[in-house]
Amino acid sequence: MPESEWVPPSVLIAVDLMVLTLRGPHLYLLLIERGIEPMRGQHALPGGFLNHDREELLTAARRELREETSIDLDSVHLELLGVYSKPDRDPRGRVVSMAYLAIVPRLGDPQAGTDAAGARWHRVSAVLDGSLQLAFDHLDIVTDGVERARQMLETTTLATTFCSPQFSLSDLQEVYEAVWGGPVDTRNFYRKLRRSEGFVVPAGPVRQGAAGRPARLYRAGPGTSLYPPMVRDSLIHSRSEE
Amino acid sequence: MPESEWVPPSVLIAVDLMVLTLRGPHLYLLLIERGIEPMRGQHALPGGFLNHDREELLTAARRELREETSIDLDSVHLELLGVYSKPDRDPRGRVVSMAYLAIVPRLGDPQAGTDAAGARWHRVSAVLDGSLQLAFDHLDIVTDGVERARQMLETTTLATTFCSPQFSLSDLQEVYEAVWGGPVDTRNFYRKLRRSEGFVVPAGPVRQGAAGRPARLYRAGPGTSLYPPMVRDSLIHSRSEE
DNA sequence: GCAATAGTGTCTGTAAGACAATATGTT
DNA sequence: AACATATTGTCTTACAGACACTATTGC
Repeated sequence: MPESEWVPPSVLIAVDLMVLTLRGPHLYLLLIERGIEPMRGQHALPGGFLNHDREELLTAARRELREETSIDLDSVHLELLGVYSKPDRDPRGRVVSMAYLAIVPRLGDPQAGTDAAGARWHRVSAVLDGSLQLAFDHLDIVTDGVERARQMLETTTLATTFCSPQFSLSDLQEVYEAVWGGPVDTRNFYRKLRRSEGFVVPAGPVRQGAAGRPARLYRAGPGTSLYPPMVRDSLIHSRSEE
Repeated sequence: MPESEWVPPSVLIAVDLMVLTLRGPHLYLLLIERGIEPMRGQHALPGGFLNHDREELLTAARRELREETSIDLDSVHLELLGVYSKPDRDPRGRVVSMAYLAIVPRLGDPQAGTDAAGARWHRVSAVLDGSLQLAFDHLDIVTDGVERARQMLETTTLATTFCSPQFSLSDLQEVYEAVWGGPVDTRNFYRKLRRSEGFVVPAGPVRQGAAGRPARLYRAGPGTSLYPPMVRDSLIHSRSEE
């Protein structure tokens, strides 16, 4: 430890975003195709460096997303997912990245921006099963993000964030099934919703222009936490060891 | 956005540690008295900057703790608590700090190190109620850390980390009461432990040299997660709104 | 025997898990 | 009438919440 001349090393701070949404019955995430080196042409999470040394991390995250994908998350909650900091994770030097998780309702297609040759929705399953490879350590981030989303659906009312302002209970059930990756019993699910104060509140009387019996519509309620939590039906909690 | 000449701003990376332990029936945390500017003389969490630009964050955290308090956490789990990054949080410039939570068994007193005029255990309650003020935004970190510890006691077998290798069930109950800040019903607590596979396993037959009936001793079991979770007795889950 | 701490059993209410039939629209 | 989707009820089981007494040691 040098005494007088040592200065802390300088490190680059990055923000990366994992933006999740639902398309049909499947979970999708937003990826760009990198337009600049390194890893040009590879798929990656949207993100980038701080602009200046007084920029807030959340501001930078929203700015990068806007620049790269033309998506505006100003009113969307960003949740800190983790810090990714392995010394060799980026060839440009030491880069410490804060990953944020965002969840958005069903949206239109994003548009490619300055630093991205392309920005598109991809199926999460394609990333997780390795058929779509990501740059850097972004697979780690995606893995963590999916697990986080699953947990949050258990204990918070986050699921409504996947839905349009007005939604039916089937829509909401579909969210759970997509994120959890398995079927949910409708009757138990409805009962749970009825007993969960503040999860959903009835909205405009009814109806959908589709086939079958029209569905009652709801809006997201004022509640944020779910107690008791929503439980994944026959989930394997057996492993009490790691 | 300048095109060719712009370089990302350089930022200092810090690590801070919140080390929790139990002393008697109370929750304590480790604080140093700052030996250097800024905020010399004030109480703060142990921590510091990365040493060089290839140092792992966890390595840096353990190194700083060793330097400042002579406590060795090599075998202790460090849990990322959060990222603290407000632009004005440190007068030396832009400092982004990763806070880690560590939990240690009842220990002896730490010793002051190079950068710390003193390192001592302080009651968490004194920090939370404002009677002990901390430097920087370390109060935020402590607040988050306590809440995190409370949650982790609900869903993981973390509580055993507060105990010596061999402990009685009363010892464990005392951990819950200290962290949760209220009484726990002994009978329900014992029942819960019996039904939780892998939480604790019986150790050396028995006994304690103290008064009263000798206690059976246990060791931490192989389990890490608790399902169903341990619930704080009459906790206010009523607020389903924020 | 008294003090001190360790350990246990029962009743009740809430909610999860499993399971199938009915209601209300459209074509 | 046939189809498609929405909605609801019962029985059983697991577990939390409340609550008080017995057991084992040292003195």
